[in-house]
Amino acid sequence: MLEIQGLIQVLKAEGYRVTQPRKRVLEALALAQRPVSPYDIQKMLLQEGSYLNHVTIYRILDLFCLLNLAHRVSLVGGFVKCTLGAKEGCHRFMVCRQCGVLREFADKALCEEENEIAQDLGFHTERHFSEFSGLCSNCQV
Amino acid sequence: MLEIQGLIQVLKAEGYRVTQPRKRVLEALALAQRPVSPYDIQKMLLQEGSYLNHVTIYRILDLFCLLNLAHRVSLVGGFVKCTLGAKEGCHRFMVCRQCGVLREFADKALCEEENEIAQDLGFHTERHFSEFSGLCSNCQV
DNA sequence: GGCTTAATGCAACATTGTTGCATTAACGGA
DNA sequence: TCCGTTAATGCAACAATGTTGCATTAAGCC
Repeated sequence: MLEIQGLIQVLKAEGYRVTQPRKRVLEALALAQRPVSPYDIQKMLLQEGSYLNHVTIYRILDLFCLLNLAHRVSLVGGFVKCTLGAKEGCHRFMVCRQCGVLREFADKALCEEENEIAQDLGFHTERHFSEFSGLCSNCQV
Repeated sequence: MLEIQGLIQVLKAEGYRVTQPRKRVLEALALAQRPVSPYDIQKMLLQEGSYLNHVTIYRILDLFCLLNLAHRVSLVGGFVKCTLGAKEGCHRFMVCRQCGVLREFADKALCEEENEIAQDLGFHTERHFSEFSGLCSNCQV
């Protein structure tokens, strides 16, 4: 499991413990490949015979978001495993409204442009957050 | 109340009734000027002595979003009264993380650029959704 | 003013999210 | 490899978000 190797490294590097629940939640996210809710994760794991308290799942997801191991996707609701490196800075999502598949990407030019627009409105931008929804290549028919 | 005049026109034009609860929710949104949750709205109205069931508030907010009278802001959670015309197409938000003030804007050039990027990923974009958070001119000190 | 029916209220429920405290298990050192 | 420390999890209890079906009310027509 390459996924788990990465998890172990990130957690250890930041001084967090590598626990069973954390490994299981990451596996569930990796398996889903599209946004899943905390409740979805709980059900997925239950089917495999392992119970996690919902409080635990929320805390793990909070930690994962903090460590850039996962992202919250607002447009559809739910969390996805991060596929980009932490250093990329801004993270954007393209979600298919039909099949739910998600692609993550980063675009520096877009970031700069957005900063300028915000500046014109008197704002100093810290976080960019953008999601597009539409149809993926498979669902366009 | 100019707000209410606009509401009456939009609702009548689309064949919806102009009811007390709908007028009250719009007034609350207009008064807030920043994202407020359905629960916030219920409490605001309660302070003015009028009770609305939470189900009613959810249904009214759904309708307002459909009619472009309000928007859901994901970054901070909550709803805001729409300040742009429905014809503007894509709507974007800039929220101040300090005071919560919100500015809505549209940028056609940005939309086109985003469409191109999505195209390169094989996606056909339908909805653009972008929110920036940072500091407004007042809070930058 | 009365009729029709859209809109609201209510009951009941599922999901999301938070806090405090008891219990468990990760992991570093003996 | 056991043992102690303490981070992490589980549990209880709660608040907020959100949905559905059905009874009741009131908006807007005549």
